[in-house]
Amino acid sequence: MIQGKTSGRKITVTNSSEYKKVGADMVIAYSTFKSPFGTCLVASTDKGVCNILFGASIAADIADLQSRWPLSKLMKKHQPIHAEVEAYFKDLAAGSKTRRNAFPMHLKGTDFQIRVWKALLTIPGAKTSTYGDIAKKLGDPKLSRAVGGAIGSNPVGYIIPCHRVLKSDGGISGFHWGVEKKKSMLAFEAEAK
DNA sequence: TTCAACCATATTC
DNA sequence: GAATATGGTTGAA
Repeated sequence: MIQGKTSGRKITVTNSSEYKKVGADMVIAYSTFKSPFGTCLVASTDKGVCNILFGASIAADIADLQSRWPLSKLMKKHQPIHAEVEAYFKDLAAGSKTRRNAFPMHLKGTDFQIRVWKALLTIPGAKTSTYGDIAKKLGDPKLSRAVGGAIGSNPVGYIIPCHRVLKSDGGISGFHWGVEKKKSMLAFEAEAK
């Protein structure tokens, strides 16, 4: 278990080895709300938020969710913690400087992925980086491709600033939820600061 | 613009 | 275990 910090938010990441077994009997509660980038789906376990998705549609998000937790049961149910997440984005949209308290996060990932995500959290707001940069931070510039893969499986969109990572030439390449979504996130962030 | 390596996973056999 | 496919890449040809 490691911890990363960004803008005062505290994020707890759990190693996948602690998850593999419990994944089978877990119930994941999810609900949706409108984010500055369109519909958003937030899912949580009894420990904390495990996913924040920004798919094209709710149905797509649910499918995505199920594929990430093939052994778990999904349940549409609004939890208090979901409201926390929604409030967080509302504050962002309002340009509020005071961030909400960190809502607990419960992520699963391999050690490598966790290192990548943690590196992402160190990117200053409204700044961008490249896959090569992240790789270098991890100790080996050649890891860029792997970094792409790790970022691609980022469970919590926006919170982990995957959208701030661009191609080495500065261009925006692919994005799990569509390049447009990535652009709007960057635009929103540049404006909200 | 095209292509072939590069790295970590997930999947499948 | 080994082979294969697949990513939000890169750098050289």
